[in-house]
Amino acid sequence: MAAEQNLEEQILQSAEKLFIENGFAGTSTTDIAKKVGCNQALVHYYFRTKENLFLHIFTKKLEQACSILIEPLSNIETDFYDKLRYVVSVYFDFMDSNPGLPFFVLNELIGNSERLSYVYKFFMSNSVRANLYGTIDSIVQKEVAKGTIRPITTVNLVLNVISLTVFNFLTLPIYDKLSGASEQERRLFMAERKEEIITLIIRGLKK
Amino acid sequence: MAAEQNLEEQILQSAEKLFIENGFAGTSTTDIAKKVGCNQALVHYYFRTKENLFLHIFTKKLEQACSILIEPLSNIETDFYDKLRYVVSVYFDFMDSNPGLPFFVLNELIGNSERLSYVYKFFMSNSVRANLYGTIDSIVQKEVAKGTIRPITTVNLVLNVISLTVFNFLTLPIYDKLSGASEQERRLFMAERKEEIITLIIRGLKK
DNA sequence: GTCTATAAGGAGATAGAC
DNA sequence: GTCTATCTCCTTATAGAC
Repeated sequence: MAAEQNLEEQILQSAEKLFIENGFAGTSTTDIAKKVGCNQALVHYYFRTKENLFLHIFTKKLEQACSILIEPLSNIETDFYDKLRYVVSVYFDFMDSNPGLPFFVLNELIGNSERLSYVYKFFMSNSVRANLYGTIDSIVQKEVAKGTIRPITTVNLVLNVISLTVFNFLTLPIYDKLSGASEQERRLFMAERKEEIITLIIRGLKK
Repeated sequence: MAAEQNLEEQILQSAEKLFIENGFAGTSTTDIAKKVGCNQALVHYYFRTKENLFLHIFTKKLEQACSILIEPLSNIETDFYDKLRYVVSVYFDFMDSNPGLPFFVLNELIGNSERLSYVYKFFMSNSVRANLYGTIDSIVQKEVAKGTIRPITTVNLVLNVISLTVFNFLTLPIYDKLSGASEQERRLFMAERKEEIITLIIRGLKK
């Protein structure tokens, strides 16, 4: 970390950590200033309002997440089960390196309809993202038609994948506190979960 | 609803709704008083602190949830797949009638280690609850030994069930806002999810 | 750009009149 | 038991000196 660094950038970095850890409501501009080592007025000098600062970070995180989640959907020509295995693996690994992110996003969406419609607009503002469901749907239903997988609605398949992967990371802080597992035990546990989830999803599709 | 009612009881009822809807941090004692129709000092008169009031309600909800979730585990003598189908169905229906409860509990546990250890102690204070995992484990592993289901750790099976059922209700507010579905469409959607989840779990166990 | 000081409002909790 | 008034603390945001 450079000793001398753009203060605006330092504020963004500290705020990002605190928002993800404690949420919007649980983070004060004073907390952010303290973490940076400056005074609270400076946070407002650079971003005027706490909401502005938050949306800056929130949007950046949404963009990062979307691009990583959309990328593995290409390579359409590979075997469907291989592709599925790969996609779930990438999603799992992404959350593994950003464990606080799923809860952060979910928490800011639930019970805040303005933020929810902000995310909806964000999603629809880009054609790749806006067509995402259609893309997945055509891939899945082609396989159903070919008979490679059992008849299933795309909504159900997508929700199965999201539920099984995301839920692990939503509850990871609970696992950490209650299990008392070491770093290595935890890695083993997560690897085991990942394999089990992939197994379950594939077993749920085979005819 | 009786016109004249114990004020303490009214405070409990109003606080319960607000806490489940907006969380601990998102609910002020002034909000509670306003909903009851009394002044804010009375909330503190009956429960002294907001934390006291919250724990009162939180514990009651935990007890309700536990008894409902433990009950269907008896009737050990029925076929395992029938039993599993029944258990998942009961869990799903319970959350369907208490849709805000899963997020409420999760939200208060994440990033609040005091509350997490409170729940842990609560869980361990009752022998049925404390032995719950052992009970499930012996049922599951007996079936594995008999060969009725494929080899699977009990942890994985339990987490699969919880992930698939709970996640639906965590994200239900998002579904409601974004889908614009009618009451009836929503009921249909949830019924479809329930069937799919049961199908997936059973497919994931058959040899 | 960076600081101190402060305004304006909301929170939880309590004192004391009735 | 119920009320009003108030204390203390913390929040976001801004004004104004340097």
